[in-house]
Amino acid sequence: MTADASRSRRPTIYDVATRAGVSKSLVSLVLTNSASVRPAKRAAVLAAIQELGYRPSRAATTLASRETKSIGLVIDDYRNLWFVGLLRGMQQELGPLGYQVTVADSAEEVVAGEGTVERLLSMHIAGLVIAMEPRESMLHTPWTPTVVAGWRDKIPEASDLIANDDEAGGRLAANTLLELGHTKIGHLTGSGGAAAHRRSGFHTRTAEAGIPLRLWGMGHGTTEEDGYQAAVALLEHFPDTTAIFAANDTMAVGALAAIKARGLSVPGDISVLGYDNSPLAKSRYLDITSIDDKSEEVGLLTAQALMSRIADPGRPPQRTLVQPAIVSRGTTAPLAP
Amino acid sequence: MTADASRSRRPTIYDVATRAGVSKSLVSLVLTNSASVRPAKRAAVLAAIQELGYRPSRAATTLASRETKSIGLVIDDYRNLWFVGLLRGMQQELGPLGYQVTVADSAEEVVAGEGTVERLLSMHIAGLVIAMEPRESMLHTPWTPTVVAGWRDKIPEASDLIANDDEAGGRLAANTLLELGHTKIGHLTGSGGAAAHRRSGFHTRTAEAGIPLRLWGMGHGTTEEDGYQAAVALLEHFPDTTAIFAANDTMAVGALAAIKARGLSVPGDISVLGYDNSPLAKSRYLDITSIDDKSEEVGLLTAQALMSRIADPGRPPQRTLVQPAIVSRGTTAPLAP
DNA sequence: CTGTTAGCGCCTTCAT
DNA sequence: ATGAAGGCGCTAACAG
Repeated sequence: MTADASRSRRPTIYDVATRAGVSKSLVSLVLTNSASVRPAKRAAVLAAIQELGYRPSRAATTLASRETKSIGLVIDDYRNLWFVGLLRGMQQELGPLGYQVTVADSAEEVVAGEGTVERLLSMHIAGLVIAMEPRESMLHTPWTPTVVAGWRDKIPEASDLIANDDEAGGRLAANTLLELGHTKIGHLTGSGGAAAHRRSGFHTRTAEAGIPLRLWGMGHGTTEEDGYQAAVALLEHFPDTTAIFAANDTMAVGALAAIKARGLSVPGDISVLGYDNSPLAKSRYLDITSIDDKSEEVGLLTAQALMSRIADPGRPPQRTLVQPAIVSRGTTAPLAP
Repeated sequence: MTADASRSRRPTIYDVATRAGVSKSLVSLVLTNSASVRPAKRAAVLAAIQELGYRPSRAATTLASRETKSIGLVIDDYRNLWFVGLLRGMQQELGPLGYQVTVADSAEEVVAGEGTVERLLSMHIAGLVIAMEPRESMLHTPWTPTVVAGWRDKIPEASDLIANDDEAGGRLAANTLLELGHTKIGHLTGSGGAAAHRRSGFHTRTAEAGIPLRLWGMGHGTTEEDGYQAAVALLEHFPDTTAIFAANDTMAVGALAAIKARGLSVPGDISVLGYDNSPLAKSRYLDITSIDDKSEEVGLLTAQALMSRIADPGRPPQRTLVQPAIVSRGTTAPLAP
């Protein structure tokens, strides 16, 4: 590298132009991949860029062009791998259009939550995707097209909602267990809009079948530990439970731990059903039967909705639901006779 | 919200000044929390900001102040949760100093890898942390202080390296299994600098003990599936193996699957030892004995090294190693007599 | 293809 | 406490 470290300032477009013996405008044209640049000149500019270790300033570009090709994605916790599928789906759609996605988790901040979205908005992002239960401060984004991914309790005024149909997923879960012959079924739930819909759908279907619901975890979190605690309580009160539906895969793993702790086997004694079809459920070792929330498809549709909203900010809010599916694996089995 | 959506432009500091009936300078003072602003004026400005839905432009701020309070963190895959501890450690140190961390995974890009760091650098980040095996394009960051986290094969010229001592960790792993009485030990490794050092340390110690190493996975990846495949091959060739050390927790889970597939039990028939002490190992259900790579401490030291390098870019490259520790859990046991 | 001329939104003096 | 002026690095729109 010939990066002239003696000049302590980072090089600008002027430095490149001088070095390459061309005008600043030409450098700009090369940077934007303009076709009308002679190969020789282009090569000279590229060489100068290399030699100087030049990087265009995004700040200046943003300011001058009054737009960015980047969209922000806010999640609540990197450990909740649900967002990975969402992200891939979004990128699949946005990549070809030249957009980049910036991920920010709201737990990241010292002043938890406050600031995450502010920071994104201050970067002139072209659009915002909220993939968490929105905080108060995220509810007003008047100048930035916004789409909410996942079913939430409250969403910003003029934003679209794209989610998997958690209510249908809940019914699907109940149906799956019922068809396997289970009638003593427990459900581990938690706080948040998604869990509520899953619970509601599940309850609807079991009620139809005339089965009383054994519900645990209301108002608590949705971590593995929460799942464990809820499952322990459930099995303590109803030792004859033969099937458990957890609000997500992480909680399902907690349930597995509780079942193991009682010396019972899965699926021999108890069937376990998760939700999300996350990497966790797909694990060869865990091999958890799960409701697929189609996160990648949700990501794709989210990106499309965002593009539409960017094109026409005034368009009325849309609500799109993707149908979930069951993925049978090793943690569920027909009720033993 | 009184956000006047009729003006389609996003409001600027001028709009706020006009609305609040003050000068643009005063608004700037309020934004930077200057003390010399009368409460009444300050309130007026704050109100105007609220009413207009104003957000300062980071682009303009960056350009004008010629510095940002943000540092970039490049990882290779969001699913490798190692980075979460690193991130927390960094934030613990950087948060109080007013810095924000922007995470970017290099798999994210359509043109894999190329561009991730470019994008970060173009944002005028104050510093860069590379937490992956660096791509060619990441090796030259002449204008941005850089620190590498984790032991890697090659690192940029003038950058520091902070990592847990993988070599010592490897020895520790061997020691742990030897002390439990195991002598028929297999090791599942993979590509990359970290795995190489773990392997080397492990080998050193087992060789000392006069034990031949049963090594699998050389040149392959380090995913759960890779761990599974390597373990299957290992057990196929050496059915009498009583202990397995995996290069990371994810591979350890793969080993658990292979062991289960053979109808053997853990730790009854075979002990399994992972590395990283990731959320996976900590799982109540998986409960994997693991070498703690002290990722949070590495993050803390990484942040400190970065701050030093920002203060004095010319300082000679440092190399700091953190001592790993063993965390005993349910997948290891003394060799059955 | 080149040079010139304007800003983009904000920070920073320096006066007032 | 306020106004004016200059500049950050780049794009855009022209007139060469």
